[in-house]
Amino acid sequence: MPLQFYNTATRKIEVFKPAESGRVKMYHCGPTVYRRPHVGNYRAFLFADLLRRVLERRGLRVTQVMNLTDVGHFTQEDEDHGEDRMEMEARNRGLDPWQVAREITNMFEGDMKRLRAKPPEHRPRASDHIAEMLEIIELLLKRGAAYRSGPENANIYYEVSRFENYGGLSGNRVDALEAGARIDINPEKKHPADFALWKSDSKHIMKWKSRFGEHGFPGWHIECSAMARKYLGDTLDIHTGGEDLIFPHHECEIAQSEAATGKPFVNYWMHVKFLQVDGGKMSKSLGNVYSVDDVVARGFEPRHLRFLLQRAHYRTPLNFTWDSMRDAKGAIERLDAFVVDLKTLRPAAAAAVAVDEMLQKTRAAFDAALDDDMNAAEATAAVFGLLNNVRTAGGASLKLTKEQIELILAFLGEFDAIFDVLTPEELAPEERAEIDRLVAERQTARQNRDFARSDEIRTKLAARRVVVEDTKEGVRWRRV
RNA sequence: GGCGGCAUAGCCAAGUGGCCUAAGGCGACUGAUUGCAAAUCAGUUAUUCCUCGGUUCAAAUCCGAGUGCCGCCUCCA
Repeated sequence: MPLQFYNTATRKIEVFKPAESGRVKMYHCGPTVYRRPHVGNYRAFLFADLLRRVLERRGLRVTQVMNLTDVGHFTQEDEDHGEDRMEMEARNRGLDPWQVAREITNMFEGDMKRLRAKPPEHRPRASDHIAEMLEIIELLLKRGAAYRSGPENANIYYEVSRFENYGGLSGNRVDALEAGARIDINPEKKHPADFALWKSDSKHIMKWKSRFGEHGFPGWHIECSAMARKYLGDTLDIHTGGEDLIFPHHECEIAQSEAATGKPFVNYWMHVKFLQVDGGKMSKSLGNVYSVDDVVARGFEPRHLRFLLQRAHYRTPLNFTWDSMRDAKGAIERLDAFVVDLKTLRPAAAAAVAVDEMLQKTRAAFDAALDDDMNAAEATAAVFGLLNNVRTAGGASLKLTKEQIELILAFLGEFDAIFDVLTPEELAPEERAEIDRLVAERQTARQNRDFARSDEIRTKLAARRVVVEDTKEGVRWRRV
């Protein structure tokens, strides 16, 4: 089966063909760094990572860009009510917006690392690309797709009526939007659906000089058009983001980029459905906007969260609950146990199980699932199927030859090249030493048949989230 | 008001006309194993896919109505 993706623009599943054979250029809308990203954000960011790894498995060379929005925006035109989020957050905390951006960027990068996302080739900041944005704005003015307005003509708007495909991505019609009557009347605009490319406001903290005035700052959408163009060129293979970005953000990006370059902007649009919490939306008032730290504080490793977020199909709403976190953790623990068993197993002399055949079938199912619009649920099911087959085929205990063990581990390595969940978190050396000491002490007690003492130590270890297992091959322990 | 998505076991979640008397995971229960556990193995855990009506030889899958949840139309992954 060829690699296929659902394309938001056509609302169909299409065979994926990069413009340049063997190479893929993709852009992902990253976070606005005014507050710490939450688990819902990471569903979208981890989707980008999964996509990258699936493309790489297909032998494609990927150039990935994920931006950081560190310039605040408000599209609400009424200055009394509209406020820039970055500046609002900064004022509330008594910081300047640049400090907030730096702090949140660090948190974001730390979270992404803990979640094992491969670093994209480029992670550009909007504030570093003002010149590139102005360049596109100039092009749009020259082509008559944008106009100057407002005091001293310092504000610049994109004229939506000049772009006939506006609405093509989202299915929205400009006249239907008007009927919504939720767009404030702004006398500066020729049409209510026109959107800002550049605004001027002397009160703004994050602002730049340009030929349009001293106190300018960019509109929300222009940064992505500018950064995508700089790092990937005029036409991208894939552009992704959360489902909320389809309109207006991505619609506006298309309008700007295509009007400026005269070329198609994106060949495949992919959008991730929102993560729900407890069957509903997450919100500050419900107290269910969880961060990676919240998840870790509840005794989970980041890889458990990674698995939870990645194994569900990206186009269906996923329900995050603490039960579902426990579920993901349990699943990973079973995989962990399988890997440990394989690595410590004494190999059998002769093959008792048809491992080759199992692996062949599993690999075929795994690839077919991934190729089919990244059906991660089916792909992981195939891996668990292999685990069950291998474990049950040999009866009560595993009977595998050395070669078979290596083949299975190699396949699990392939699985892990995509999902990256099999390596447990490393323990601090002191902690590891302390655990080893307790485990050894317990062993001595057991050898003396002092089970009271042995169980007492086991309880102590459990308090450190350590489970000991007495096996035929000896004692082993693991963190849970 | 306009546009779009989803609804499958206690929970999470695939499947979108016949191979479904419905994957996979978690959890629970029974047994084997164990000093006891853990892990593992054996077995049990949806005659049914939100509700009602329809199309079809055949529907979880298609159509219609309803209910619930989610997203967009304003910043949001």
